[in-house]
Formats: sequence, structure tokens, C-alpha cells
Amino acid sequence: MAGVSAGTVDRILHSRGNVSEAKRQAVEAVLNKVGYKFNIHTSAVSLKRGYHFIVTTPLAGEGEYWASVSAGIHEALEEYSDIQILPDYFPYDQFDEKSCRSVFDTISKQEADGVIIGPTFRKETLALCRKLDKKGIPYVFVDADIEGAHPVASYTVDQHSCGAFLGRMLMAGLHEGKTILLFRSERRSEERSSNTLAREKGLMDFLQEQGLGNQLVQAIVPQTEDAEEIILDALNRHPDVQYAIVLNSRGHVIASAIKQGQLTGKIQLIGFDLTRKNVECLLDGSIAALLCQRPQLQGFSAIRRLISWLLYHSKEKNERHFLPIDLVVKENLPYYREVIRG
Amino acid sequence: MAGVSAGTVDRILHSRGNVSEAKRQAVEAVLNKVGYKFNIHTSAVSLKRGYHFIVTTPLAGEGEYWASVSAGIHEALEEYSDIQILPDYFPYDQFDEKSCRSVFDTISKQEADGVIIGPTFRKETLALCRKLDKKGIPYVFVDADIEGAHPVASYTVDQHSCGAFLGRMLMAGLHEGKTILLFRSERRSEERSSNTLAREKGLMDFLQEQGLGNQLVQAIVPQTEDAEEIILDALNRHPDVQYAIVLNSRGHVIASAIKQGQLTGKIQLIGFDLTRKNVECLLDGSIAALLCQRPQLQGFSAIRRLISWLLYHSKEKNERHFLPIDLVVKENLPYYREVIRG
DNA sequence: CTGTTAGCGCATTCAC
DNA sequence: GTGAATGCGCTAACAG
Repeated sequence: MAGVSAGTVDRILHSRGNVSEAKRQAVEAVLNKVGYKFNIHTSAVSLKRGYHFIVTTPLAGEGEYWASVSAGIHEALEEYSDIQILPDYFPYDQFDEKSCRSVFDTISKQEADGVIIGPTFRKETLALCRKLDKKGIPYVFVDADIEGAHPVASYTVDQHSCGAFLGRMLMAGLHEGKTILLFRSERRSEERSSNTLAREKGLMDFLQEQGLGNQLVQAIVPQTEDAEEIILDALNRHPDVQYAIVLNSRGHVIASAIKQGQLTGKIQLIGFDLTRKNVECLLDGSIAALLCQRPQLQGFSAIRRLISWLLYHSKEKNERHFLPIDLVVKENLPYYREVIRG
Repeated sequence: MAGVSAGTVDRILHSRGNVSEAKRQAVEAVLNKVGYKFNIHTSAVSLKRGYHFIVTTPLAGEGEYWASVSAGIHEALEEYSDIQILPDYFPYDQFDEKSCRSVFDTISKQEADGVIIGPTFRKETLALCRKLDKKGIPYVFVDADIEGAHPVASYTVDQHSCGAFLGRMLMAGLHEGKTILLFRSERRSEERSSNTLAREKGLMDFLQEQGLGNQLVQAIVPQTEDAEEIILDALNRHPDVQYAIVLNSRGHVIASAIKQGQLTGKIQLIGFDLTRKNVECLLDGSIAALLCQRPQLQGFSAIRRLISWLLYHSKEKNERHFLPIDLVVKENLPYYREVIRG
């Protein structure tokens, strides 16, 4: 239509240069007129080449949070199976900075076309990102964002809103004179998870605003064998407790203690994440509700975005996507399994 | 690899016949061995042809429920823009059986490659489906399912669970001696929406089970001008009301009355669907929570399924998909807009 | 029944 | 700078 060959159009589409200004304008005019839309799939077919993606997240035990992220990644690979992608997993120990450092070191020596990072340690992650930036390897964050890095995109949840959302649920149900008992996990590492901290701040800010600040008490849960005892002890010390809450995915630990103490139904436990253990507790009634953050959608979106970046340098870098926060109870649980788009 | 030509493989892949049993087996063996995966996009490219889809749902006013379904449909068309699809909208009046009948009549005379149906009237829908069955035109249900029809798939929400979910939320927050006031809309048509009825049954069953059955009272909301007055009157007659609930998307009507009566904050209103008007009420606090059923995902999935059916007679007919039920309050609202997959 | 050929949108390679 | 040729997975049309 513009009187040029396919080669020239290709050079223009991908800004490869070596095109005269006149022809460029002519072709772009036609492109606009016919509403040209890039076809990522035929492009991939034609390219023939495969891609090598590195996925580095905390080690995903079966049925745990990070396994859902992986599930989303696999759904995306299935969906885009016409594009050859080889995922390569590099899990690290989220409680051990050294493990993270050594894994990230290995990664920075690898050749890869893209990296998906589920970050935990800020310093280590930034170091890795700097190396990737230097090599020009695109990367995407899931679950948490790291300031100062330059990812193609990040897929996270606004944890402050998450905490506020929890606060709203508590406020809606809290009876006169009753209290909320917040269980905090003792972290093995010195630094507590930044996601958990942000949730806590969101919750506290909300409760303060609503004048409920003094109805919340706290207890520490150790990672030791006698956790159950300590939890029960805390529950007994606070007979007015109506809600027990946990800001990470370890709600099932509190649930065990609640079952042990025959307190099921007397105390409403609210936790985070649809892990297998938490789901079991939701079903047996020892957990009243779980807040969830679409881990599968995170994984799915990450792959999808890397593909669109690699095949078609689409849009700007540094997109920050905040995914929905879902509330799951026994009644709507069956419909939350493995749903990305239907 | 099987020593046959592409033509033969194609005949086998699409069960077009005219293939000897021996070659079929040989080819299928190879297909399995190499893990062959059909590529729907290159197939569409090669086919060159476009598709004509008919979409028939209740008329979608801007910002209303059915507009979200349409939004999902458009997102899918965007996603699959390499496949030429022409959507054709045939809205009907969901309060007028005759309008539906006449629209469905028109549709049954059209040529189409697929139909998406948002059903309201059982008899009319069944009549349409029978004609489509006869013509061999595939169709998909969104929002509601019709027994006795043979859709390729349906994308709905389990309304009974929806009602139970609402019941759970009410139970969690209900104070001693307080009541729940259920507002029912007077339907212009004789038959009340089957979705609403199923929700109601789910709610009642749940409350009964939990021994809360007698804490619920009811009031009828007319579709007339004086609705607000009648609503306020009902609220005044029941001074113990803690929760007001509505089982359809008209929660904003009750919210208006609540605002009028200066009852915001005193009465917790729970409704359905993220329509524009409801969202406004969520933001100003007159609606406490909304239950939602992913209308966009319904539309998206419907298109996606029709495509996969047409291009690759994949899987069985008659899939029934139940989508998640979400709870939206002010705090998680911002993250629920237009999210299909990220 | 089966193989050949042409062509869809796209990208690479190479000659001019 | 530019175009022509080739090939990716796929399908339709046709020849045998």
C-alpha cells in the first residue's frame, strides 16, 4: 500500500533504522489508516527461537503461597505454548539472606532472556537488578516491589490497603467490649517481611482512624515446638478476644492451637493466603476468613508481560500493577481454585 | 516423522476422514511422542476468514452490570485481535418478555458463527437454543444457565453459594438482638429473576442452619417514584435493623433513602454488583459492601471459549463454569476495576 | 485415500 | 537504503 517491501515495513515497525524518513512517514501513515495491530504469535512462529526465563522466588513447598505463583506461571506457559519458553527455577531460602545472595550470584552469571523475581531481601535484590540492568536483561517483580529497581513491571498487592481491608472486616464484626488479638511471628531473620509490616501499618492506621486502636492486643508466636502452648496461653490471658488475626500465611498454626483448646467457633481467626493448610482450616471452621492476593494471576501476568516486552517492546518500563484483594470464607472457597480467567 | 504429508496430518487433526486407519495410528503416535500442541493463532491466520458473533443480553446502560460483561467481551476481542471477529449486539428488555421474544426471533434468522446469551426468560431462551442447535450454531451462556439447553459452556456464579456467603458475612457482624432487613424489588415482569431467587434461597438456608432465621425481616420496594419514602418507612418501622440487604444490583436505591434519612453509618447496607451507582455509594459510605461476580471475566471467557470451539473443536460441550464471588468494600475497591488478568 | 502447492503475517538473510 | 527470497505452523484446493 505504501509501495515498499515487507523488509522496509519490518525495519520501521521495529525501529531498526536504515530507512529513509520519507518512506517511514508513508508507511506509518498507512499503518495508522488500516489500524495495524502487531501479531505476537505469528511473530514468535517466524522467529523460531526459544526464550530462557529465570524464575527466582522463595522456595515453594507444595500447597504453599509460592506454589500458586508457579501455577500461574505454568498456566501462562500453556497459554503461550506457541512461543517456546524454557523456565528455569532458582529458589532461595526466604529466611536466609546468605542463601538469597548465593542464588542471586548464580543467576547474575547466567544468560537469560528474562527474569521473574519474587523479592525478599532488599539489598540483595537491588544488587541483582543492577547487574541485570547492565546486561539489558528485562525483569519483573511478583508479590513485592523493590524501590530503586527498574523492572519492566511489577505485580503486587497494596499491602497497606490489605491491612485496612482487614481492619474494615474486623470493625464490621467486632462486638462491644471485645478485643482483637494480633499474633506476630518471630522471624528467623532479623528483618521482618516488608509485606507483613505494610499490612500491619495499614491495619493500625485504620483502627486508629476508627477509634478502635485500644481494642487490639498482641502476642508473639515463636517458631519453636511449644508454639501451640504459647498461643493458647495468650488466648487464655485475653478472655475477651473475639478475633485472632495473623498477617502472614501461617494462620493454620494458630488454628491448630484453637482446635487444641476447643475454641473453634468461639474465636474468629482471620489469616492470609489460600495455602493448602489454611484451606483445610477454613473448611473445618477453625479459620473464619482468609485474605488473598491472587498469586496465580501474579505469575501469569509476569510471564505475559515478559513475552510482550521481548517480542514487541511494548509500552513503557516500570509499570506498577496492584492486583485485587479477595476475601475467602467457606462459602465462596470452592470457586477460588485455579481461576485465572475462567 | 510418520512418513506422511502435511495434508494427511491436517485431516487427522481435524477428524476430516478420508484417512487410512494405519496412517492415522502412525501419525497419532508421533503426535503424542512429540507432545504436539495445536496453535490456534497460526490456524486463524491461515484460515483467513472472519467470524460473526452475536451477543444478546439485557440492554446494558452505561456503568451497569451488563456493560461490564461487554467490557470483558471487548478485552477478549482485543486479546484475540489476530482472529477476525465481528460482534453484533442484540440487546433486549429484561423486564419485557415480548421484547426478548422478538429479539430472539430476529437472531434465529441471522447467520452467525457463535452466539453469546445472557438469558433472562427461560422459555424464550430455550426456544432460541433449539433453533441454534438445529442450525449447528454454538452458543455460550453468561450470568445465568438455562436447564435443558446445550451450550458449549456457561460462565455463571453459583447463586445459592452467593446467598450463603452473604449470610456468613451477616452472621459475622450481627449484634445481639439486632435484625436484618431484606429489601425485595417489585419486578415489573411477573416472574422474579431466577438469580435473585437462588440467592435468596441460599441466604435463607444459611440463616436457618445457623439459627438466625427469625432475625430477618422483609420489605417490598416498588419501582415507583415514592420508593424512597417506602424504604425509609420500613427502616423506621424496624428500629433494630443493623443490616439492610438487597439481592440485586439496585442497592444504590436503598442507599439514597439511607442518605436521605441520615442513617449512613447506622445501618450497614450490603448489595450486589460493582455498577457505577453502587460504587459511588460504596465510596460515600452509604453502601458497606458489595458482592460481585466477575462480569468481565464472564464476557472474556465466553468469547475465548467460542473461539476455541470454532477453531479447534476442543473438549466436550456443556461445560459449566462457576466463577468466584468477590466481596468489595471501600478499601479493596480501587483494585477491582477492569481486571481480567492483570 | 494421499501428496503437492500456494499463501496467511511475520522476521531474517542476502544481494543490489 | 531497499527489495526479493525463504521459512515458520497451518489450511484449502486440487491433482492423482
